[in-house]
Amino acid sequence: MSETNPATTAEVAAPHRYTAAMAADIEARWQDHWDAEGTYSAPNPTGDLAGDPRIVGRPKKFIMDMFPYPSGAGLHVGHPLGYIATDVHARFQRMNGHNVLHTLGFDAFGLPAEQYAVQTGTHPRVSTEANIENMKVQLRRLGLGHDRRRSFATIDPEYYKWTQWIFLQIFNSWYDTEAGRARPIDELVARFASGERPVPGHTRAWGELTATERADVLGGFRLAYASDAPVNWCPGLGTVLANEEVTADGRSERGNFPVFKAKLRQWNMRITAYADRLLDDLDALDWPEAIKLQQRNWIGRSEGARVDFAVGDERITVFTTRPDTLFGATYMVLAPEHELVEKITPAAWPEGTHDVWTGGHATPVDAVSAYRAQAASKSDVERQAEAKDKTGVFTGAFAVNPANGERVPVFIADYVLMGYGTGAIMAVPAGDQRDFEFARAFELPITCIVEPTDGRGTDTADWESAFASYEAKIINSANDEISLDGLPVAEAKARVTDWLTARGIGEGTVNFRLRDWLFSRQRYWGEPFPIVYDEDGVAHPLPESMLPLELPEVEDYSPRTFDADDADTRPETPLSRNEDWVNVTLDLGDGPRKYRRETNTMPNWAGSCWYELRYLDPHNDRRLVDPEIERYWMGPREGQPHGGVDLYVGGAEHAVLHLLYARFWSKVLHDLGHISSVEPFHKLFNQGMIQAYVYRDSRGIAVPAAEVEERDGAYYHQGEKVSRLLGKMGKSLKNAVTPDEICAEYGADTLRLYEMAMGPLDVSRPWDTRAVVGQFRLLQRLWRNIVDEDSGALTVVDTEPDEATLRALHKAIDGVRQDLDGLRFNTAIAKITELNNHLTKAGGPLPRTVAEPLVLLIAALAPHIAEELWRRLGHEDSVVHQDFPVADPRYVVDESVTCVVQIKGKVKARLEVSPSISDEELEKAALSDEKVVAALDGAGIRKVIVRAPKLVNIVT
RNA sequence: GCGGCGGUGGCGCAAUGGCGACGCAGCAGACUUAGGAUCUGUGGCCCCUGAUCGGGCUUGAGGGUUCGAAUCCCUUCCGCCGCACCA
Repeated sequence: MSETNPATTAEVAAPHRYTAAMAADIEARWQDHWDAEGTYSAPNPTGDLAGDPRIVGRPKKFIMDMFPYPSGAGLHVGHPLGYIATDVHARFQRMNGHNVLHTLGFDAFGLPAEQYAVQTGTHPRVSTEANIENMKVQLRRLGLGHDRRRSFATIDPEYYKWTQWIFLQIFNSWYDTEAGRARPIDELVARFASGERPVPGHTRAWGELTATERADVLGGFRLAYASDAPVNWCPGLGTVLANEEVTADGRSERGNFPVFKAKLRQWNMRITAYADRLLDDLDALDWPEAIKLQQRNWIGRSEGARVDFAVGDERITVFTTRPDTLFGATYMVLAPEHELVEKITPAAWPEGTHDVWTGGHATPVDAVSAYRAQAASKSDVERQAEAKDKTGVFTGAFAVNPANGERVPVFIADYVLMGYGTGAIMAVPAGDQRDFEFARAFELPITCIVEPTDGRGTDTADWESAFASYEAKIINSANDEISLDGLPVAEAKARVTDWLTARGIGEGTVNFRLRDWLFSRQRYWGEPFPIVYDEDGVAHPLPESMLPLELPEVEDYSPRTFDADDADTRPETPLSRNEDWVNVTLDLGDGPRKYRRETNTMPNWAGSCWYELRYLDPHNDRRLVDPEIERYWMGPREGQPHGGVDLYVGGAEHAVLHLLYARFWSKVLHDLGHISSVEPFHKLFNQGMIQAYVYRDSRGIAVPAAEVEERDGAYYHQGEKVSRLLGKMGKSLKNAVTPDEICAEYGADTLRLYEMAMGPLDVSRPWDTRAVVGQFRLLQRLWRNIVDEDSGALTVVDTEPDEATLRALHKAIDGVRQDLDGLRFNTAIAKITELNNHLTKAGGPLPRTVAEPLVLLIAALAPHIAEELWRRLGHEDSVVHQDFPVADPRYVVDESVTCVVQIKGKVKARLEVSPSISDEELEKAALSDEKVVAALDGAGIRKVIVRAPKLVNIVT
């Protein structure tokens, strides 16, 4: 693999052949030239990057990749797939008269960098910056046309100054549900102060509240707020995590450690305020349906009703999507952590309490605390694993079903989750499978309130499962005021909701699965919060003048991790070890006072939530981004009502993390008037993965893929037979192929072509190093069609091309243009190959009027060789800014078309005919063709179908 | 379990109702001291033939619509990706 391929080394016989050595020379030369000339600089309408009036008046395209995380392992050939694709598309758009913004930064805060630093004993800043430098070298070798002036890393203080600034904007705002948008918190304070709006939770006026009380009230409104709600605590990582970072089976997405629920004071972002808008605005986005669907599922909007059940003097509010089944609610369930549990649990079991309800405990208090303790010690993994067996315990309390006045027992059970709805349900065992299972386990009554349509009877004693149907009719559901009997589900829902509303014991409501975003982490390597606490514990934002709040240089930056299974542990923030940094005296406008700094750091998503905006105006130290610049590149316009990046390419794994968070921040910044765009990314495209074969020996251990030999369809490593499976590419599987080695063997242009030719961009496919040579041959033939391999002289001539060549050329232009526009790079390359093969076969020197458009056709895909040939063809200007060729429609349609003559659908003959031939003429020509006559052999013709000019089908 | 996407030569794939694109591998030849370079040709399977010519079958499987289906419809199998005690 690493041996030099003689195919690509210089040949004595042809000193000017396109070889790896020549490619390396050409590529290095033009990369230097582009950097020196600023070829890929995209001018802004104003500011320090303004300039080049030739370009600035053009329509714009903002074409972006999901920026990379600079890992220590470096790149393998899978990483740059998306970067090459956006680069080709960006170059194509540039050749179509657009001012194209295309650059790449680095997402460099976060766990892996920290872990790498701990392992290697280097400071994360040192190792991360070294990794970035290494990655920059690897990427530059690929000839990506990035505007380097706009690149940055999220760890640069000049960048995270603005990440912190945005945090403060979010902290200092609240969501005005009437206006449906965020507003500065000062406006809310003014309303409280004037009495226009009552202060929730207090009877005293705003002016009479203490600073702590005011802070608590405002904390209930701020879009960034600290709260004590249960969070996902991951002892194995030593940090808390967002819901989005916990897998379905209750483990950390990174590291795969168990996650426990723990009550900890943590920072949150009130993303739930935006649930509706995050859902609705998806419609106008040009995103893959699969990703939209995932976001919709994650937001999880469901319509239903809230219903109050009385329990003594208390009220339990439940959320249900099936208020129509209210009459069938025969018991209730609270989540174990529900705050009403203590209040309603009596001292003793009611008379005649069923043994299975008590869990064998002497009192309800014992039973409840035992069950709660057991639930808390269980990780979500265990809870999931035991999902089939319904567990729970009776609280000893009864509620009243408001529909039929019946006393129904109240249970706690872990199949009801505190984090969804109100953390309490009315249980309708006849209509819900979970409730049915619980009812059977605890011998609870099951009242049939929906008429079964599947043949079963209405006696639920015979049932083996719940009957959950939206098609059936309601029965057994009437009281003195209302009857749902005979109604279909939808109507019954509406009627019962009206009744509940009129009685003041419920209302129609919309519930979301989405929960607020847990925003603090117990790590060193992240943005510090620009927050300090006074001696009363009240949080104060730092003024903008104190930003950036830089990470302190510390000796010990390692996270405090714990036994992964120990739920009783609690996190410790690395920054808290640094007393000098934590305890400060600051003047926040009321004289110098003592404060303690917040010691949590932001999650690694923070930096990627808004980076597209900073590309626009990367050096602005007075504003996040200049409004005029933002409007030019990102503003709403025809077909893009919410504005946003024109094309955003990246992996599908960010469907609900980065993409949801970034949308949220974008909307807040828009609401507060900082940006004109409402959505960050108008068009999203998910590239597939480059897979690689993994070879394992008999013990299942991966062996180096490069050392495996194939014999008769089997695979061998050092004589031992090994198995082959398709998997990911990576160091641990010993199958990584680096772009560096492919560049060394063939050059960057070949690598770019191969990655684009492998298949459609959105499909995953296996890497095959052997096949790369095919694209190298294309470039060799292209080169040979224009340059003499022996003398190095240009071979193009000034004669006119023949008709067939003109048609081949213009058909290719037409097809390649459409394919590059539609991101179908694989078929674009096939069409260029086809044209080049035609020219090779035709032989003879190439007319200049063919050679030049040929070079322009491939310029976006293989920019170095195109730039070199363009220069050799005598042009001083870079090929980068040439116009993409336009097909002449006269030559796109063939002068003669091959018409297929079928007999009973089988092709029997081909005729060369004019594209404008009439049906009659074509039929006559077909029927008189000698092959057709022979094939018919006198058989009677029943019918002739003519589709001029392409087809005649004769039915006998 | 629910939802989404997809099955085409040895391999990656092209073709959205009408000719199996393009590339790799393979085979044959040319140039060569040599070939893993380069160039030319070939290009799935079966039948017929001494060889041509010719004929038939092929897009996971089965059925349907149509003059004609990889493409549209129904049934079914397999693979990948989401979601999953969400009330």
